[in-house]
Amino acid sequence: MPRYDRARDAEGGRVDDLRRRGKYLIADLDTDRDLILHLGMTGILRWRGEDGWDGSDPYVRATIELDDGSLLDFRDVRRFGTFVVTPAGEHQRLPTLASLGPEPLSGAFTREGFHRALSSTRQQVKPFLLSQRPVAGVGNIYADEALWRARIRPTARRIGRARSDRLWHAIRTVLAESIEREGTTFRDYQMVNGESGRNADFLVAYGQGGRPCPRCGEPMRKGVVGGRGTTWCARCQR
DNA sequence: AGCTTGTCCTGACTGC
DNA sequence: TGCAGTCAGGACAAGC
Repeated sequence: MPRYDRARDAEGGRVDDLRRRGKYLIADLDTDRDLILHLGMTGILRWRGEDGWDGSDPYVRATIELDDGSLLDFRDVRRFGTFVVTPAGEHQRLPTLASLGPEPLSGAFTREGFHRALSSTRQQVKPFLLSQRPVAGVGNIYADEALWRARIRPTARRIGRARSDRLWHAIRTVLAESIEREGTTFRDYQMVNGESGRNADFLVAYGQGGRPCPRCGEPMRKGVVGGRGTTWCARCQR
């Protein structure tokens, strides 16, 4: 489905309910439609408040009016985000949403279920994480961080129970810590008020190629796994 | 059917 | 200095 498919169908709709699943925001509109929003890489939601942002920017793709009359802009420089409207209840037409794994910080994400998911594929573990099927919300940054923490090589294809449990725990820790720091601003991400998240200063794997591994001192290796830039420690990630 | 590869998009960066 | 070439990646479609 095209990333801005039928976006204008959202016009005039009022949001009855708003929820998040993984990296997606899903709004139920009172016009019997669902609005699906995904920030992609360079997308941000920016509120026109008192911080100087006035929405005059060539990359604003959509603007949402809030109950108090203030405006919220969806800014997406590279158009890697998603802003689609589907008939009510049919947002599962987006393939990744249809097969989205459990929320990582909820009780639905269990060690047992995660190990079952990892055992059900022959894919390399990192691309499998990025598919969003074993767990929702893990992107390139958090995949590298969690695999480093769990001491698992991103190219591993068979993950035993002990290693699976380590990865389960690492994913939850890495995400919870980043949320606590209001996200990772590596380059583009901003909060609605334009501020940066503070988690980038704590990254030990992503973007740290060539720097010594904080655990064993070996220079972190940079390569490509599953078509994505990947950084890992070749000595202590097995 | 499952896995891998290519595509989209554009600002920032690199090298000659 | 200017300009071409390269890189970054979330989701998805195409191809094996």
